[in-house]
Amino acid sequence: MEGKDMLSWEQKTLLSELILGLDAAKKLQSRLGEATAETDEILVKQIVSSYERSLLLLNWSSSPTTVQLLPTQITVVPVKTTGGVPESPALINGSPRSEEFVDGGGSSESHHRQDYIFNSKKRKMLPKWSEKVRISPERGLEGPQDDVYSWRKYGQKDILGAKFPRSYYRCTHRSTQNCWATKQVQRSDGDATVFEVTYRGTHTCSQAAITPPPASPVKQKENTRLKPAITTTTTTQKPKDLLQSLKSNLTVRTDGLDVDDGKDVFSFPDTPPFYTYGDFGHVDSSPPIFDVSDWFNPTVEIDTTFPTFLHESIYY
DNA sequence: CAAATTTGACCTGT
DNA sequence: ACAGGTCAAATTTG
Repeated sequence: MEGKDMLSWEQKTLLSELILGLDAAKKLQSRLGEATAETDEILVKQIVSSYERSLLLLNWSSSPTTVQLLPTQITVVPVKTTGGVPESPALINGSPRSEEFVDGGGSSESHHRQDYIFNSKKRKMLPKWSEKVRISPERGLEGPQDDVYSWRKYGQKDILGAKFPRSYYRCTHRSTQNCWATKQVQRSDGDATVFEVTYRGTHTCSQAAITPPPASPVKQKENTRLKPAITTTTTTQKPKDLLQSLKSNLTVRTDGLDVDDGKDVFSFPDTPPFYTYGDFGHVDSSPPIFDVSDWFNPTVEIDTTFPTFLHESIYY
């Protein structure tokens, strides 16, 4: 029973601020029109959706006319801060310049731990929401498709009561750009085709979608065709297997669809290769539409429908 | 050889 | 103490 009526002053301010931002972003979006580079378009979309999510997180009932979120079921888990306002540094500030706390004390050697604690505390206050992503062998991927970011796996853990382990990802540019966005992917116990992706924190990295290294002799592909412009989204993923890259971070850009708010990009979650699970009974008797083993079976073709882009190799 | 993943140890909040 | 989350060394991958 969360008293949502107890909007503090800060929350109100934040709310109106966000609405302002959203409004501006939308105006900009419509103003950009079609004469815009794809890059900018994506960026604007991201800005807009960021605002929308933020507002959602504040339990702001989105008016149907203004905000229409993704049709898919998005389980927004409002951050239940025990009394503080969920302030997300990057969100409010807008600037990626969320300066690192200046270390006041002279803790010199235990800095690591300090950092850890700090971050751990801070992390809790980051906005959090989750989406359900479903994959079907021939239907492709369904779900909110807005994950254009590149993630780096940093952990995997067995969860009590869950059949499959949960894997943890963080933004690839955490260190380089101080981007603290993370996500965790958990395969549903029941439905083998469903994954629950939980995001924490918004991206502050500038290169959310595309960041062309300006000063480097990048071979600018001039084919600005209406092809699946798979940009540097997942720069150096591992095309080991198609499946692997799929699982890890699939990003497909479908072009034609002028879905207004839906992003054309899709990212596929990760699946644990082997869930060496002790015999907890019999785990394997689930109705395998297609089993995990299939995912690793090169015979099985999952990419029947969607454009296999197989990102261009970026060699050096 | 650099970047990404794996995996057990470690940290923190119930 | 335990479970969930993260770190970091070792390993794999490109």
